[in-house]
Amino acid sequence: MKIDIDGIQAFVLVAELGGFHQAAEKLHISQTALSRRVQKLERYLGLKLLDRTTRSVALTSVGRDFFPRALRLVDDLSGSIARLQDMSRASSGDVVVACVPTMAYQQLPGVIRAYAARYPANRVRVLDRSGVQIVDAVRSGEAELGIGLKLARNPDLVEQTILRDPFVLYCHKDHPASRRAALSWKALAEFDLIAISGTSVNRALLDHRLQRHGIALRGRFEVEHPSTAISLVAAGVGAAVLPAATLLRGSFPDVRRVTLEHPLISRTIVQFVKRGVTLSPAAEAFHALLRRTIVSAGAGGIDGRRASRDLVVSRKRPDDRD
Amino acid sequence: MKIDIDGIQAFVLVAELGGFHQAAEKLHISQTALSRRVQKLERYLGLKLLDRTTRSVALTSVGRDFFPRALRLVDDLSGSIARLQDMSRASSGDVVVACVPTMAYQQLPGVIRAYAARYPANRVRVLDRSGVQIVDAVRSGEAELGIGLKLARNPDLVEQTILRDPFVLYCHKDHPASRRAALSWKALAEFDLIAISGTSVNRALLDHRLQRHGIALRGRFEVEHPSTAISLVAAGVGAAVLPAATLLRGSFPDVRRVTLEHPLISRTIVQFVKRGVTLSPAAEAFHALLRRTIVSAGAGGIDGRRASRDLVVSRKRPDDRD
DNA sequence: CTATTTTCATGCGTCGTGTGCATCAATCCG
DNA sequence: CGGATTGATGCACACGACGCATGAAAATAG
Repeated sequence: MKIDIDGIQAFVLVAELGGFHQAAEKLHISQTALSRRVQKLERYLGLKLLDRTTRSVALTSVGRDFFPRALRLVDDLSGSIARLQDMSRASSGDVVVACVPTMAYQQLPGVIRAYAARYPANRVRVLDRSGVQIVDAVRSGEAELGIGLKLARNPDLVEQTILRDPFVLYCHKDHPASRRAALSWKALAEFDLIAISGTSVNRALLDHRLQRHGIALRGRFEVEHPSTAISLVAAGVGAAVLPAATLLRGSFPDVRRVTLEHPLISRTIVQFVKRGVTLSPAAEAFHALLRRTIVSAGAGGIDGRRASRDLVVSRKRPDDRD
Repeated sequence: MKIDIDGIQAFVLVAELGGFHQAAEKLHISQTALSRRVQKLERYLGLKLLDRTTRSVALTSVGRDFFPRALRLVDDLSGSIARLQDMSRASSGDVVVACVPTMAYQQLPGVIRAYAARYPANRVRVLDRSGVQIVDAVRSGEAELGIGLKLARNPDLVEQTILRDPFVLYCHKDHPASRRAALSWKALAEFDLIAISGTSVNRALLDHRLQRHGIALRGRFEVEHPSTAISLVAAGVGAAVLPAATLLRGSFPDVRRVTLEHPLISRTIVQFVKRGVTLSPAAEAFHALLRRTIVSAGAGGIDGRRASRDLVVSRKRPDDRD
């Protein structure tokens, strides 16, 4: 019932090299051992595969029949094995990351660029979805890594903070607030604010936090997507309270960022994986890279690289479903 | 450098059955051993293939990747092995037999019929060639078995007599010789004989043997092929000296066979194989069957069965290149 | 909420099997 | 005819795989 792959490999090598000695050398075993391997295989099969005179070796008709198949088997096998070992050694393979759109469009491209530079053979697939869908994707195994807002305690996920993204005020450089280094939330009352509509998770989070401090934001304008809000800000319509990471440095020269304090409110971006699952080497490498990259970039977010800027301006439907 | 097929099989089974216990049972080993096999494979690959909680087993992403390939490998392997074992157990496989035309058309069909009945799955290929080509075919391995005239001592072939085919006189039932049970060669002088042309190996053999007894055959008519000679005999033209096996019993009702003696001269048909080579089980079975069949049929040859008769009358170019 | 059962991992002693060394038998070559 | 090469065999040994007993963790039952 037991398959003798050593015997088959031995047979193949002897047949290929036309002798036990050469084959034994190639396998780094003694001729004795090799001889017995073939004997064992033949005994097991009940067939003679090789006709051996004391001087030379020749395939029997059965052996001739078996040889090509045996060769393919051995090759397939060692090929697959080699590929797997390589996968482990070089952290190669494919990665699927589920990510909220904001991050996917603004922070992630830089990380992916670094990852691609380091692991040129690896492919990365990004699922840009909304928060719950990301969790589902990770839970189901569709994605190995998830990136999104810090969630309610989730026992079957293991999360790790990669970014604390403070809510700030974005305003035009001519806006009165632009001269201030920081503002308190209360002070916002005097400005016309552009608000994100209540369906946004960001907005919900913000309201919830502010509520604990007895503060309620009132928007004069309301839009659905942060990028729309930014556009309005750039046009001088008003100021907008948004996560800092919404705007990549440099993309809107006329827009200024003003810190909002008392209290400092941040949304926390985390990466998470399913508890108990082992990441593929490729995903593991991505995970590590993401952690290091974001941490070193600090809470202000990564600088917008050209790649990410391009992505941002070409966005078809920028939204904040996270 | 060593491939761990047991580990792969273990992995496949655990993944298929979703647990170590079930898999261990199926492999008839303890759960302990199975557990260690998978561990060893993983250590060897440097990868985790299975995420095992103490309660259940799940594939890692790498494992999911590897599983289909592993499955195919194991299946291919055990499939090939099984086929080979079957080949040995059931003497299955293909046979190539090189055979002189006379035998191929007259004696062999019966043997093949018996062989086909006994080994329904096996295919038989007959190379009907002349004497030297048969030897070459066996030498080169193109055919495993050769059937032909006994040859000059051939050190690299092993031969075995399967038929002694005496030269006899074939004559029409109205021919004066037909009433005799036997004739001496000398007595032939008084008859008009149909001779086979000198290029025939049979004729050469015959002349050579007769020469030692100071006898020379003189033909009034000369043809090239035995079957033509038979036709002439049937037409009452004359009598012909031919190997007994040339005519299958019953195919020419009006033709009689008369034994020729003083001396009895036979050609010897042998089957031979290359020295030192191991026959495939299929060929081995054919070899054994051929020996038993012919021996039991005796020197007179096998009765013509319908199959062989049909073959004979439909022959496009009956000759005696043997 | 504890007890039981199930499931996978681990420590340990044992046995099997594959291995190498030395040697033999047969063939090739000078 | 003798040395060299090639594959097979006898023998002793050691590594490794195995099973048993046990442990840890988690699902299930009462």
